[in-house]
Amino acid sequence: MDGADEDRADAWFHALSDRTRRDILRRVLAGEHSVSTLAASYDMSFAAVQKHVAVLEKAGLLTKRRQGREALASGDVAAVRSLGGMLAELESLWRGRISRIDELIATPETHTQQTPTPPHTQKD
Amino acid sequence: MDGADEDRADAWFHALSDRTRRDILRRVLAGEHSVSTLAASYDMSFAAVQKHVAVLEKAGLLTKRRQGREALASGDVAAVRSLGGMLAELESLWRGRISRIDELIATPETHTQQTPTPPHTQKD
DNA sequence: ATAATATACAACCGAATGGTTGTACGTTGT
DNA sequence: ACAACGTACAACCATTCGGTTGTATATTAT
Repeated sequence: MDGADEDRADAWFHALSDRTRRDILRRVLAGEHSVSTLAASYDMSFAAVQKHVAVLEKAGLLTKRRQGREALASGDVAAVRSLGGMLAELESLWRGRISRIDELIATPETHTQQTPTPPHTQKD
Repeated sequence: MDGADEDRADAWFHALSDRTRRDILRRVLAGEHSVSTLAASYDMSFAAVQKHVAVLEKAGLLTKRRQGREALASGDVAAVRSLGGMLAELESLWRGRISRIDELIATPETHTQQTPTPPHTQKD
């Protein structure tokens, strides 16, 4: 179950690691666009843009709908929100560290040497 | 100025697109860890982990501090926050679309054909 | 002094990435 | 009917990625 989450995160972050794909996502979040309309905006082949759209689609950041000969792409804001949630989790880890440091400051006699974090708290 | 932002975003998202790097970032956000302590947690060579740390460092998600023979790595929560801000921007684009659709629903006589978005608003 | 530890970095390798061109096929317009 | 359009996909290519091993160097412990 959590391995699948990591798979999703892999796909999300990878999809967003390319500036063309981020730009495409911005456009399709703002409104539906056909793949060729999108392709007209970039200095690369239609096939290249098509592949970028496919990466975003596979990552679940975008959905495609067929209308006649056109493929209309639309951004999925729910996925963007989930991604934001992951970042929030990272921030909460950091807050945990801060409160731990506060503890140490609050009880200065407990430790002789300044060891802000226990040297290594390996899980296993 | 905005090209540099895109460079930063490229580095951020790329750095986070690997699950080992995300895990490393979680640990160093929660507290300082030496590179070898981190390396002990993963089923790969020290050099591999070292490279992952280097990617995170280059992306500005992590800083290293030298203490004796150890390199202590620490997560940078400000970068994580900036990343969260980018996601929020994407969400705001989506909200813009919704309000545009609301407009269309509110004034159904204004448009003869259903053209939810202007066909292509190329930037240049 | 010597051995063990922690890091740094280069060289290499297979797989994936981001681009290209070419071909095929359904849809739309004349 | 036929040409043009929009899409899909395969094959190819250079570069990057994620891993390896090996070597070098500085620090710490015996």
